[in-house]
Amino acid sequence: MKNNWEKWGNTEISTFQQDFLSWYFKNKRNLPWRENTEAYRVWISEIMLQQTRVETVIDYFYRFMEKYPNISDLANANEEELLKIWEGLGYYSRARNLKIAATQIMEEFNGIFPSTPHEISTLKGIGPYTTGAIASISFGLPEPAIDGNVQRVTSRLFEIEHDISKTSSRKIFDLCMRKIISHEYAGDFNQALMDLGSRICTPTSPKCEECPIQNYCLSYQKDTQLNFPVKTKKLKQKPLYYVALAMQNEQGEYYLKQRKDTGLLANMWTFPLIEVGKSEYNEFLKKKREFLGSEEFEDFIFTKEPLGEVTHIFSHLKWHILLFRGFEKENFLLSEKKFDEKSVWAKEDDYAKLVFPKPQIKLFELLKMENENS
DNA sequence: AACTCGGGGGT
DNA sequence: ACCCCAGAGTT
Repeated sequence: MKNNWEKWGNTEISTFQQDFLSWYFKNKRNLPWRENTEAYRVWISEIMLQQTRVETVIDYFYRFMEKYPNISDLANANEEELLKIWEGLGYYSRARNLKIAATQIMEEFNGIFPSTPHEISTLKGIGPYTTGAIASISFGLPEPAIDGNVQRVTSRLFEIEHDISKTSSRKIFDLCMRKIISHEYAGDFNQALMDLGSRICTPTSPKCEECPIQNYCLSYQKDTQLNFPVKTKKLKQKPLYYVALAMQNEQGEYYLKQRKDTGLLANMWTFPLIEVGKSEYNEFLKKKREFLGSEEFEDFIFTKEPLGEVTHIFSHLKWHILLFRGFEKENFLLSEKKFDEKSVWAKEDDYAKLVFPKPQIKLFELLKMENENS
């Protein structure tokens, strides 16, 4: 993949920074945590802003600063009172980590907020993003602060095709940012990116006609804004839970059923699959509940505990299958009985004539392993 | 790398 | 009614 930012020379970087920063200084929002750049205030605001919108944070920030004006007050905070202040913001571990980190600062840094990226990042609850934000805004260091906004803005600016949902792409954005960030106004530069990302370079309908850096933006030139950032559709597969029955007759044949002729895995053959609820499934899995058999196959006795578990991912589904083995209760030639036209007793020689989907193959393998172990 | 944590806004 | 997050810790 091509790295378009590497094509920028010093003059280009310089004019870009000028255009961008002058836009920011002219248009930046008056936010309570921007009154000064004291690390304590920047820290609290950045933690509050994680996964939370500016408008929501403002009131919380005022209340927090009133109750805990400095690091020492926070370190000595009563946890219940702290959580009360945080109430409604969500992600409550953020609040607990704030108190822990404040204690860290009191004990390990003599109550002075540490000023190097490495030291900052040792504080509980402060990850790469927040480290960069504090280092640049409070201490003027040219450190990137890469969040979803920055990834969106820079991926459009340079048509960066790296998948932002992959952890490994982070270093690409880090390199890019280190190249273009202003060393003189690092904190303002990072905040300019945040403002741009939230007010202009928005996810679904960016306001490119108002954008101060449209002249530099490859996506604007090529009208590819909505192709960026590249993100693998983490379409969540809906989980489905099944019990599979491996029923064997006197001849050693297994009972197989053919799926209906439409839909998923049409006409393919599997063990009988009984859909169960998630909680029921987990009870079987953790052996907190014994399997008591199946109404449809009441002439069989099943193992009370599963032989094992098989999972299979489709584009939109994830199957969880627990396999139980079944034997005939009485030898009265049930094996001759055909339950319906879409079922069959089959031995390995017959398998060649039947089409099995992948989950069924996995079930056969599980069964085979079990046979070898006993 | 996947999962969890919580609430709000956008569509 | 979903979808998408101004992330970080845990496993």
